Amino acid sequence: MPPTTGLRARLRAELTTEIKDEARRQLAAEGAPGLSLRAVTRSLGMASSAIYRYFPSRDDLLTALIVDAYDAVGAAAEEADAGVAPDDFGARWRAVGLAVRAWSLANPHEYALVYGSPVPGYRAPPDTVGPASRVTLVMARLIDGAARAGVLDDPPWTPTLPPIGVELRASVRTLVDLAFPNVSDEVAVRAVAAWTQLFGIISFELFGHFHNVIDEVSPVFDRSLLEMGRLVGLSAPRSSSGPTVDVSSAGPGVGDEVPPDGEDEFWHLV
Amino acid sequence: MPPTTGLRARLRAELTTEIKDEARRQLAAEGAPGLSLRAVTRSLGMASSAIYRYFPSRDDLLTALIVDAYDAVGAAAEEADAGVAPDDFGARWRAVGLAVRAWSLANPHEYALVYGSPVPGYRAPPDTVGPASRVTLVMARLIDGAARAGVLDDPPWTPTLPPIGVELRASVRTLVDLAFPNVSDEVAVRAVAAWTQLFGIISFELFGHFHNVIDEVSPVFDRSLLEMGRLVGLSAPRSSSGPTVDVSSAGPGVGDEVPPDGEDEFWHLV
DNA sequence: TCCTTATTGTGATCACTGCTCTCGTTAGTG
DNA sequence: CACTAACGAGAGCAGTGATCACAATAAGGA
Repeated sequence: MPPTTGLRARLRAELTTEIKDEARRQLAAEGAPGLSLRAVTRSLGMASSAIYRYFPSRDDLLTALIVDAYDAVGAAAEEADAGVAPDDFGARWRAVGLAVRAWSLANPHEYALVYGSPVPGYRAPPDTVGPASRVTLVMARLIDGAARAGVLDDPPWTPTLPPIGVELRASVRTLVDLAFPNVSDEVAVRAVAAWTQLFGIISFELFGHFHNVIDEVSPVFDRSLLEMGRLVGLSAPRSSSGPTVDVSSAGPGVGDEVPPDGEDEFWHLV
Repeated sequence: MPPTTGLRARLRAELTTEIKDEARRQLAAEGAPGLSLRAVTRSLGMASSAIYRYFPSRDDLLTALIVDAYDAVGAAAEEADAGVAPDDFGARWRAVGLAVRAWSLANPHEYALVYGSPVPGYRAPPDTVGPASRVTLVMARLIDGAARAGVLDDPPWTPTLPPIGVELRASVRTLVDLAFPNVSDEVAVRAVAAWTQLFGIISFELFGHFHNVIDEVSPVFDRSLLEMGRLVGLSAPRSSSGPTVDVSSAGPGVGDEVPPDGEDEFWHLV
């Protein structure tokens, strides 16, 4: 009995992945603007026009690479999240953040492809939104899970801020309904801030905006991850493991000078 | 004595700005990848080779546009900062943030040029670092100024976080020395977080990552501006000039030809 | 088994790009 | 006035994305 995938379909699938692999190689070497269809076909030993049998245009090839990149970073985030104790929400948040940054540093051009400037006139097909939201959903699920578990601290300093207005409530309505059913509007907007901060600092690092400002980003990233987690109400990780740890090993007493004003209160504002 | 600016130099300066203006027009219409030297010369009625008398390569023209963009957003930030009472640091922070977002929404392609994915292999000339740091310096000066004035609140929840380690202190050393002489390391790293959050949320909005997540970003942006200001110790603005930014000019940009698909966005990624 | 059909690879070709070169022309300077 | 450096124009090169007609071939129905 012949398999449902004939010989032609198998060859087509193989060549498709081969094209994508070669394209990804060129992407990593030259970046998105340097991705040339003709160079891909040249490397694969085929005619320059043959590639259009598999990808109708350059944008379609880029779309495939975008979907793969979203899937890759999403898988990295999910895997990191699954590798930590499920009830240690602070550690999960940190692990996801570190994983996203690690993937981004390892695949800078693919990161730029999905989180950098979009190609003008390029219309994202609907099949990109699924992979695109994987890493977002990981973070949202973990924050909302902490809230449902009742271990999400009340948002600090909230009483010192003006109450949330109707416009803001309307803006985050779909977000709250979709991903944050157990979370207040206040925490939801803070989650957006933490989410965008994460990618903001990664983009700045990758795109060179830290030159002459910060040389070693790892400690700063780890710390702001902690701060952002604290912002949304996540407590510090119980178990911290990772490439740039050292936060729990503050025993030597070197780094633990008293804060400038010697505050010993817990929250002196709330 | 002949004037230092002869007739030839004057014509050269005029044509240079004319080229840049036309290039900026094409940039706003088609984006950076669609910027064509030949199209620019065509619009100006000159030979295609003549433009190389003024800009040795396409990258040099882009560099000029980058410098101008940095200067424009820097000037917008400085102007907004100067338009608020100097001792109302919360209002200054908010004004600067709103101004940066307003400029970005009004000039999306120029924003993408400077804060989006950099051109691979493109090395920023040293004359870009000056304009590039204008908006950063505005924010740093205002935070440090609040600290020097003694009105910067102590960082909230600091005692609940592990103390700052030696690595983190070393990472922000140059930053603290350079821009935050009156601020603790704790606040300095929070300033970095707030800074990157600001551009992270703007990038997400402009690059389409809020689709199906947040429809009206203005209230969320304003709120997270408040949260980030609070994070670094700035108190809420005493005078708030307006609840939301004016986004009337935020639509399809300036040179808004209708895209072939009848879409309402100028670029479509995710 | 045969024959039709759809799919695939190929080379030619088009319009376009950034960029270089040469060749007259002209403004600025001694 | 003469000379040099800057300038504009045109031809040309190598490369690009994309389209086309044409030949070869696998797939599937009669």
